Amino acid sequence: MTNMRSVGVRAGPRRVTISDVANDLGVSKGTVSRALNGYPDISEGTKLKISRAAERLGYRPLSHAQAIRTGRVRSLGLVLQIDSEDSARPFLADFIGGVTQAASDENWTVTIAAEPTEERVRKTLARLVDEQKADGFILPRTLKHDGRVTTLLNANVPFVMFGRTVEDSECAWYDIKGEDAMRAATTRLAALGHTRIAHIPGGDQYYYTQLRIEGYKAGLEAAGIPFDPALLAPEAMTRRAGAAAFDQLMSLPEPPTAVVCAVDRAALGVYRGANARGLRIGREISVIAYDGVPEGAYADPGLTTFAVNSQQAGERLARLLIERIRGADPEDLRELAPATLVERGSDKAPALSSKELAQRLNDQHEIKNV
Amino acid sequence: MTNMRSVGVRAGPRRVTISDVANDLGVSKGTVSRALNGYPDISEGTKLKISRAAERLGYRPLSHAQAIRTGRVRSLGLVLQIDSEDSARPFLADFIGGVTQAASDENWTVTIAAEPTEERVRKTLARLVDEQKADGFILPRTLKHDGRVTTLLNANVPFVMFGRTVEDSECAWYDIKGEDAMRAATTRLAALGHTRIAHIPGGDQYYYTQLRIEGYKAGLEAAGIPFDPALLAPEAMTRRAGAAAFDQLMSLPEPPTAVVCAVDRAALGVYRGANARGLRIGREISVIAYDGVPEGAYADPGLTTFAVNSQQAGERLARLLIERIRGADPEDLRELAPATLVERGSDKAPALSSKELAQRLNDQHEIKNV
DNA sequence: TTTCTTGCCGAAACCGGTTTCGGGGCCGCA
DNA sequence: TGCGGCCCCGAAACCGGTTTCGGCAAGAAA
Repeated sequence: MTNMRSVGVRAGPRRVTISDVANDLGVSKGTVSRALNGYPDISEGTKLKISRAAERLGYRPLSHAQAIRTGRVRSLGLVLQIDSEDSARPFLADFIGGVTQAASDENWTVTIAAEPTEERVRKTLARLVDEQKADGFILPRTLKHDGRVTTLLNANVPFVMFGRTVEDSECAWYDIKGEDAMRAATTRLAALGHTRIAHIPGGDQYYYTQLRIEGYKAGLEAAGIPFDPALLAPEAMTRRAGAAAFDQLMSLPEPPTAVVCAVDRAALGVYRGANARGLRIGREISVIAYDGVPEGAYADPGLTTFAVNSQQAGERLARLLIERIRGADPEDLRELAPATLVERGSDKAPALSSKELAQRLNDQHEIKNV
Repeated sequence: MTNMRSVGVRAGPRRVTISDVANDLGVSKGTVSRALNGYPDISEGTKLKISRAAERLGYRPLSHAQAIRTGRVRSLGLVLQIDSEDSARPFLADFIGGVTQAASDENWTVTIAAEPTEERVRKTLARLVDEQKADGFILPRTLKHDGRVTTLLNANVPFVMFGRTVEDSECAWYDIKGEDAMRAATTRLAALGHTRIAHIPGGDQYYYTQLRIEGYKAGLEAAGIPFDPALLAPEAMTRRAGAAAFDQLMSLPEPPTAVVCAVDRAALGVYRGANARGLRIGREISVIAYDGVPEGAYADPGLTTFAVNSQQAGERLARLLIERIRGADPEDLRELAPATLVERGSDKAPALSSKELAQRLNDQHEIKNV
């Protein structure tokens, strides 16, 4: 079990090659190869002998030596887009941890790259495909219409998307049921007594934005609250945009007393906007969001949110991709996981009704203007 | 699954190989290889012809085909340790961006892995070395005595450390001058009028902790303030520990009016501790820290801190490692970069003297106990 | 002129695997 | 006894590069 050799002394004794194993047993290296790869034309007895000898000698095939013939390098590709406002950054460590963990289990590795723009991501992706640096790719942050998908589909390279998209035939994916979270958030707020519940959606380029809006509407319907288009704020992916969206909502004649945000960062913008108007989160304004960013825990009061398990996502995506590379039908490789509610202090029964809130905002406005 | 085409084998036009280039020009493939790799025994004219033909035909050598003979896969290895309290997480995206960017520039790739424990990091590192998945490694979070270093030194595998360490002969490294930052923080607080300045250091397993303590002491000396061991708090790498360290400082007969923290997270703990005692940051208590975590900007008031440029660090580390792999002397591959001061609101002139502060804390205590 | 370099390149071995092809036993069956 | 078929496995080709070795021609030295 404990083979001293595999613990990395590469400088001294030469690597154990497949020929060493073959010579040790007096068989041909072709036989060793076929035995180790489970070919049916090698007898069980020989397979056993060979695998034991390989173990004993500490033989580990070099993946790049295999790749020269098989075209497979046993590596998963991951090209990240890292821009300054990347909302995915806090999850990155967990996500990478999940991916590499699952890859390690199968003795695969992960080849990673990061680019600042969509354009450069596509170029790097093409380069990695061209140079066969990975056998397949995980595509994070799927867009509604995603150039990467066409690139990989054309090159006939396996991939798995993190997030659904519009046209997903021939696509494998893993996604979180954001729509269910939005729906649950809405009914939860309704149950607390809110009747004016707004939604601040995510970026239009993401498919999930659409899904989450539908979830919000479904929540309203379940609670028997008619949908009011005025309560569907402009999109917000950042704190700043979230604050702006909130401003717009507060200038409504019948302002909402609760806001469901598609992403946590927008919700933190709501905090800021509320703060600026002297409204307290969890009192005059309730908020529920989605993502589970760490800042949400540090906000005051803590942000109630639906958190996604990024590590699990990474792990599942890696496993799906490996299956896909091994030949599974992409249509069979699709998974949905729920987000989990993290209850903190930002969602409470309304301290003011919408009318009272409007009155108070109006008073402030007049004071300001005096 | 029966007549399904294997996904791993790519369809479409065959790759352009070195033989294609050779045949196109009527030379041998050995000549093409030597020409493209800049061997001196190929005439300049031939080199030019060959490199142009390669360009024209779109020839790209497969790194794993090269690796089988050269042993070099043109890949940098990065094994991260990701535990739940990992203070490096917010920087990870920038760091990875820097590393992969620099690698891309040289047409290298980055092989990444993540493990939760030190033990598993070493095992994974050994596996990657053994399987030749990378030509060298970047070691983040260097410890005072680091097992990874011995592993790699023994295996004769190139590496570069992010952070200095005790015994660094034969080691290449890149580091941030945390000691200078601590010194500057201390003199800055002294210039604001503080005379009782405490230090909350980092974990003892890190070499930088020692350096930063020295920087703090140097700052005191420069300001003409004698070092008081009582003001050297217990180590703190987390918010919780930071709050605990602050508690201890506040129970001193002559409590500090300012705190220099080795890491931002500890400083955020100081915020919490001050808050709990009704002390306002930037008034009764001033704080300067180090790291530049995003939460520092969201704290109230914003945390004045010395920020490190993680992207640049990643980029420089990658470049140093590539040079190291190409044979440069590790002793020549050492770089120090400064941290940059981000002025926010947590460092101001003291609102109370140490004595007054002690008095006030004492009053509170008595009220509590009544 | 002869010999010795030197520059330049082709031929072939080589790296560590995989895969094709074919053939030697052994069995069953006529 | 002869023959076909099946089970195993060896031999060798192959993958796409790199590197060694040696030879030819031109120029320099004798």
